[in-house]
Amino acid sequence: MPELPEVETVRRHLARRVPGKRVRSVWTSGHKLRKPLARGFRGSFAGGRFTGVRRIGKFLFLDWESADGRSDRSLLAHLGMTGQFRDARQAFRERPLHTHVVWTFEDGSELLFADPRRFGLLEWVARDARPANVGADPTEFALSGEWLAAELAKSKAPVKAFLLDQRKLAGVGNIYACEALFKAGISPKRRARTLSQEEARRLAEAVDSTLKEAIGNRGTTISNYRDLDDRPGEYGERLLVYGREGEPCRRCGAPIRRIVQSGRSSFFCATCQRKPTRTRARRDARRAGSGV
DNA sequence: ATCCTATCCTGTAGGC
DNA sequence: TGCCTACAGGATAGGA
Repeated sequence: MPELPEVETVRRHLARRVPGKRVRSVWTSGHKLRKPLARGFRGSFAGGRFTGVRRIGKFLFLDWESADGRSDRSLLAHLGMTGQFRDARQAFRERPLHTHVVWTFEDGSELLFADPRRFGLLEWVARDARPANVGADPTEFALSGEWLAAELAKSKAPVKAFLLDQRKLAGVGNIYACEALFKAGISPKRRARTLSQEEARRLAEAVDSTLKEAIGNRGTTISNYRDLDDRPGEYGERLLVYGREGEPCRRCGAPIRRIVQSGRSSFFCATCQRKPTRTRARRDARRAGSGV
């Protein structure tokens, strides 16, 4: 479910509400998430507090200071498809279905992690850890056409699969991959390494602007996603192709098509995102060559 | 090595 | 109404 914009929205809320309050007690459901919670998970929080919340790609890091003042680790959280943090100034009157962890703070407020499908993840990591298989976060560095072109050139996979590969670009998921490809006018079926410099430049710009706009709208709610205030994201109303199979393209009116690539739906406009003709490929090559 | 498929789960929408 | 199938924002162990 949540991609970079949704996770960033959650991060901002957590950062505003959670740090500083000491943990009084922790409850867990006993269910395993993507991995079982570590043994001694509940007790490991006693008397300590969160001090800040960071994000890399779709991973959240809740920085931790233990009761004895040590600050050498963080709680790594991944929301998977349906993971959700919620908080309340007072204890929840009843736990929402599929609640797996509840942190109760000394002031009586609570933070809760729920996840119906249990693809989420909560685990202790070293403070300076960076998850394996997580590449560059496009909000951490200026995503340039040159950098993207160099990375695309190494991949034989379809460009859609490239965008979903967290080892390359961290944070883009199925919605924003589809949206960025549409904005850049590139077919999801194109092999990554066949993109021209000009197309790589357009794609870098499209990824960057799509993520920024989505963050500005607090993400996209397809069904389940809510921020900590239980509000849905508002970017869903602005989606150009994702989830719009059969509906008219907002640019040209042709019906949006859906195909399956590596087990995931890709939505695109076959007119606005057609494979390049030789003529257009030559023109793009000329532009790239002349540095325009 | 790289790419793709199946898998972990529950909920829901749509067809009959 | 109920039963069935397909699909859902993700990551990843294996097989090809």
